[in-house]
Amino acid sequence: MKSDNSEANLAKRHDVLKLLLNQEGLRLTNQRQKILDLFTTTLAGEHLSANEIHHLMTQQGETVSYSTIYRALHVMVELGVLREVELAEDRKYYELHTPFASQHHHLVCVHCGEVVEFEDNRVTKASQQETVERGFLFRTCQFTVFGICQQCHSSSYLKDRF
Amino acid sequence: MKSDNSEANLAKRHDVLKLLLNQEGLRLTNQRQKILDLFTTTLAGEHLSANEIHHLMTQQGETVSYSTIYRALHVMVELGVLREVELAEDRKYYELHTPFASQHHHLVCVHCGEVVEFEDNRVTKASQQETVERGFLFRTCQFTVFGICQQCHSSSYLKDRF
DNA sequence: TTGTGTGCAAACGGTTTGCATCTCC
DNA sequence: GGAGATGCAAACCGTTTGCACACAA
Repeated sequence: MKSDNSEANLAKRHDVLKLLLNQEGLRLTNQRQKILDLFTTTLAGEHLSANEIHHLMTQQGETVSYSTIYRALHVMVELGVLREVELAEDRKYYELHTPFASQHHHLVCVHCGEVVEFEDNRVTKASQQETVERGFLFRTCQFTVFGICQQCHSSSYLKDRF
Repeated sequence: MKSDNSEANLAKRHDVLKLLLNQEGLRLTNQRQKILDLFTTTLAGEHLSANEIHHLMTQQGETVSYSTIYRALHVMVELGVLREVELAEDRKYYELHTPFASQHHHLVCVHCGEVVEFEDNRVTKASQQETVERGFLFRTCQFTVFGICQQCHSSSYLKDRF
C-alpha cells in the first residue's frame, strides 16, 4: 500500500499535483505540497484526519491553519488525488486515491481502532456489477468491516463485556 | 426489506423491545416505542436520521426532543435493534438491524441522494473470510457504493460538470 | 418509591466561512 | 496585476450533557 518515497518520486508527485491544479486554474502552494507529502512519507500516513495532519505539520515545524487543511483536502478529493474514508469515528479520514494507491478496503478493530487494509476481488467485482445492473454510473465504493482484533479479544476486553 | 406492519406485529415488536430493555434494567417508554415504529411503518423508514425522526414525529403530532431521540437511538443500537449506517452525508443514519431486517448493502446516488438496497453473497462471504484470516472476531460490516443514478445522468447534471 | 427517562438550554467538537492580507501564475 | 490561497476568529450544525422534573416498574 505504501508508495516509493525517493526524492525523485516526491518531486514527480508534486508535478502531478501541480498539473491537476493548474488544469482547474488552481495553484500549487507550499501547504498543499506538504499536506500531500504527509500521505506518502509518514509512517501512519495511510489514513489521516485533519487533526492528525495539523499535528504532524506542527511537529515538523510547519504552521498551517485548519481552514487551509480542510480546503486543501477538499481540493485534492475533487481532483481525485485523495479520497474520504469513514472509519467509524466521528471525524473524516483521507487517504491517497487510485491510481495513486491501489483499490482496497478496511478492517477496523472496534476496540483499539487498529486498521488493516485488504484487497478482495469479489468485493470489487460486486460493486461494479451491482451498480451497472441498477443503471447507475459507478463512482467509488467503501467497504469497511468491523471486528475485534486478536490482541483485544485475548486481552481483558471481553471479560469486561461478557 | 420492508416488514409486516399489522397491528399484531407492531405489538409484537413492542414486546421484543420491552423485553430487551428490561433485561438491561431499562424501560419501554412511549417515545422509544414511537421511534421504533417509524422504522417499520414509515414509507421512507428504511434509513432515518435524527433530524428526519424529529420531523416525522412532529408531523404526527408527537413531541420529542432531540436529546431523547439521540438517547433512544443509542440504546437501540446497543440492544442490537438498530444499526448505524454511513451514507456519506454529514449525519448518521439508522436502520433496523438483523434479525429485524435482512443483511444488505447500499448503492447511493451522489447527486440526488437516492439509496438502493441490495444483497450480494460475495460481499457477505468476503467480509467473514477476510476477518477470520486476520484473526479478528467479526462484528459487522458496511458496504456502500457511490454512483450516479439513471435519472441524474440523463438529466442536466452531467452537462453542468463535464 | 426509586431509579430511569425526558425536555430544556447550554456546551461540545469537527468543519466551514467572511474578511483582510499574502502569494503564485 | 489579479485571481486564487492563507490565517484568524467567529459562525455552523449535528450531537452530547447537566440538571430539574416526570414517569415506568
